[in-house]
Amino acid sequence: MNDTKKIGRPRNFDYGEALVQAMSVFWTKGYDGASLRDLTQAMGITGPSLYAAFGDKRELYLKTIDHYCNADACAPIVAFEGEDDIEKAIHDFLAEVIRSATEHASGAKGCFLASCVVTTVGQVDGVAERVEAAIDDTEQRLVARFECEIEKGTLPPDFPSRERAALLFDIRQGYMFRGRAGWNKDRMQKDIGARVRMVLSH
Amino acid sequence: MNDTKKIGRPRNFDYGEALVQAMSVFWTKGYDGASLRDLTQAMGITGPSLYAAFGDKRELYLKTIDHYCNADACAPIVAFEGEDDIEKAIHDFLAEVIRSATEHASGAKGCFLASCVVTTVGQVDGVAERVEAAIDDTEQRLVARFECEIEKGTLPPDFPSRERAALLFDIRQGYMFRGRAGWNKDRMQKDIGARVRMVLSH
DNA sequence: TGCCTTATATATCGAACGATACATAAGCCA
DNA sequence: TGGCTTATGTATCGTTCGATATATAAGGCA
Repeated sequence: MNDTKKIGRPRNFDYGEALVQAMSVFWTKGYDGASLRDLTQAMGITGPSLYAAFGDKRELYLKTIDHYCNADACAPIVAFEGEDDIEKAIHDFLAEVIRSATEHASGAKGCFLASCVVTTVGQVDGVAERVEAAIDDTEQRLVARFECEIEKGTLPPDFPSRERAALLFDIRQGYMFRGRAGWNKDRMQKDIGARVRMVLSH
Repeated sequence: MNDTKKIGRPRNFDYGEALVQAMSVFWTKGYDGASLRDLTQAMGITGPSLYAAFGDKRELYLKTIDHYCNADACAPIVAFEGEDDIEKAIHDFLAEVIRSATEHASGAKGCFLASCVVTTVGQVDGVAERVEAAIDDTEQRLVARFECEIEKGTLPPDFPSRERAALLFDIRQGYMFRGRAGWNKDRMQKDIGARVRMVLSH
């Protein structure tokens, strides 16, 4: 969009990359726990550069949230939408949930929104609206996937899409919690089969 | 136990009450967000009194966690165990989950462990073990309740107790998340019926 | 080449942080 | 009552917090 502007000295860091690093710090340490030193160090820039490019700490935080929401960074949903066979799609969704709940890319575990951002709803202005919108968007995408299967005839017309979308959502929350608490992959993966069956049962 | 000790000047504050107030502050503001000023003010004591009675901030935090776990402070589980009829018990469990997810006693919403403490697992030593133990304890209590129904004959012998206990656990997590994000009671309560049926279906 | 704009680097600001030193007060026990 | 122990109140410690003032460097444009 405005990547053609060229007035003034150019930055010598990548805006998006710095934002991702900032998100990783917030994800790992939380909003209050992430100090400006932590942030500038991880982003590879100095304090004044941070303030010039992103505003203050809170604005930077909101920008990381928006980036997470817009970048399709939620792997489970991407997996769910990317697989044609609905049963496999649910399986992949759950597998991806468990993976992201246990693996820690750069120390960050779970879902940025569900595990980290949500705790700052009452504390940081601007967070509440974003989280609520993200939940609605997530559930809507899950519902849409089921509705699509109904149209294809793979699922019966009376399949309770909304109810099962909510179920997927809840299961994700449960695994995120368990993952944060230290449960390992194997312990969670054992239940995948039964859970797929539950989601599709009628 | 040692409430009969009488050497030295007695405190002029209630230990347990102060602990509850501290928990409320952590619950609302998070570990890092809760300053010593917030804590001492809510507890009604001065800094030195806090340090003498509870140790430093981290030890106080761990004590609030232990208190929460030992005091049967998780209302949904208490409700689930207190109702004889299993269908009603599940209904009450869900209703209580929704209530605690939306109402805010002294500003604290959701589950202290699931919504607040869990975010400090990698940050504060001693938290991880406690959260993992709490999850195991919760699931075990849910399972035990189902097993009890099987023995009574109310549920079939092949009822998947563990699977459904995990489901209740996950649903709780989902509602806690939604509540934190600002969903209101009514929006959640509509689904209770369907969810009870899902938990008991076979 | 100067001029304007924007980014960088250094140094540091006042405020709030977690945590204590010190002197005093309150109850038990000899 | 005098000594012991523990809690309280005041005042303040050194550190780190988030955030900036200032001066310099880098590029586009005239």
